Amino acid sequence: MDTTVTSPLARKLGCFVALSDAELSVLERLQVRRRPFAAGREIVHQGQSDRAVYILVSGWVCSYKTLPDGARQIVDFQIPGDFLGLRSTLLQTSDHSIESVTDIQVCEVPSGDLLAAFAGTPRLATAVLWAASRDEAMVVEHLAGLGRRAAPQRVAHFLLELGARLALVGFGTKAGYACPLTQYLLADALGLSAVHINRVLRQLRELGLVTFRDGTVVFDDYGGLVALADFDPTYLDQERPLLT
Amino acid sequence: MDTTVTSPLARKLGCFVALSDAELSVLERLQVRRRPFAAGREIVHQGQSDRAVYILVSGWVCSYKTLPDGARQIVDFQIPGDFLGLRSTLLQTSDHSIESVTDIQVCEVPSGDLLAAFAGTPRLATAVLWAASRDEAMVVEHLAGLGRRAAPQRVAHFLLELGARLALVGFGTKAGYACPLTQYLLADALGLSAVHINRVLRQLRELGLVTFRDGTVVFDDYGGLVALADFDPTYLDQERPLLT
DNA sequence: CATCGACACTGCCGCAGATCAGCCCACCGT
DNA sequence: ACGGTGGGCTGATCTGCGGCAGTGTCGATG
Repeated sequence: MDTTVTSPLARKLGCFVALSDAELSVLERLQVRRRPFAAGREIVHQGQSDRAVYILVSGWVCSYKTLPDGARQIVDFQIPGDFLGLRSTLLQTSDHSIESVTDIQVCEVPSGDLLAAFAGTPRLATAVLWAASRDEAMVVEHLAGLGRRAAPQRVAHFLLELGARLALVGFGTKAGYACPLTQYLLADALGLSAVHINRVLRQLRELGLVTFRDGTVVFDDYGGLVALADFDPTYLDQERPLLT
Repeated sequence: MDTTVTSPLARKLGCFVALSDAELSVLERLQVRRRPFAAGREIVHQGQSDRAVYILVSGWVCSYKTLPDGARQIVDFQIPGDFLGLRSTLLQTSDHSIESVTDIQVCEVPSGDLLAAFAGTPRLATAVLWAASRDEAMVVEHLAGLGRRAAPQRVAHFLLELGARLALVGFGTKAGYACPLTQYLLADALGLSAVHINRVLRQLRELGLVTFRDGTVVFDDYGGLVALADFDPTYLDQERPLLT
């Protein structure tokens, strides 16, 4: 593998499919047209139809659904190297909204360019489809958490999952990571109230497991947290690449 | 459209993409190798790797996740015309289990045959990918329900969604449908206890909205139920076909 | 400097929903 | 006729979590 891997996307896909220099350069060329958004901006609105895909280069984003009664459920957060709106391109309208959490940089990729890249470099297509399947697996895992995990397990599992995802793109370790999320965002994602999130975080901190504070997550006792959350990261990572 | 549409899958896809007789016959030829399973059989086990896709022809199936602590979260139910394990074929291992709810008939389609059919009839590929995106949208909607809807809304929404899906394949109307699910299965899907499901069902029945009894769902007041659940079916159906 | 808004944090109370325990009925197999 | 089983139904009790209301802190802005 190339030692000068630049984009988080290339780093992530490289864990699933060993990419040649030629494939890597196709991937990098997709990401030339950069575009910034300020924090808190709505990138895609629920119900809007959309013919382009975005690749998140830097910053954090959340995709969420607004229920008719006004309540908000965050479906997932996206971090550098993730696609935005990949699925919505097939449906005529997006079933969810996407909003920047921090200031971000995205690359807008017209669906046509993406399909052309797939046609020319099929291994890249496999890698991207793998990433899409992984995203769906995360949503399913999230669903199981909302339905069947108690609040502390749910929070712990969420923080661990984010940590594992960030580690894969080089933004975190088993020691911890920088996390720009507010407790309100956590609440909207985990189906709890912000107040209760606060209580649970304190509890986890007092147990000496994790410290979520000042935009930083510190794993005080990684093993203990994994045990509490029953965290099994096999759905996020591959022990061996899919294609070598 | 052909008047002698046979399989539920063809009927469903026909709502999204107008299929020619030639495309329909390709679709029907995929479904020749039928295979029965008895009720309560595990078709795919969580963690198992799998190189074939199934198309459900008759009967009901559920896909679920078992958490390490033994709790079960049903991700979705599949009804005739739905794919089983379409996503898992890309991941090396399935992240969920699949089990028959009733006696069923499935068609086992080797991934190779499916891909060949896609290559020969690209409109079919589009239709199937559309169906996959719709499945994912249902999971997202389900996620929002678990996170943000109270028990009565959740149950009502679930029954309405099932009704709309069944109507699309000809197994139900706005009046009601046959539903082989037990209250235990509902509980595992909706993140509630079976006891509480029972109470909520009674409540909805006493309000004159739905009657869930003896394997049958009767919509006593469809409009009222829609209002209670804030049900918006646009994510399930298209007002106009994607390709004509 | 005062003010204001965003975010974190806390105690108290009420409620939705879990858990426990038990009953009824229909359908089995012997 | 019998017990066993699986599903539906119910009441009593307990509890996790949300709602509310209020405090504290920091950073931005006049």
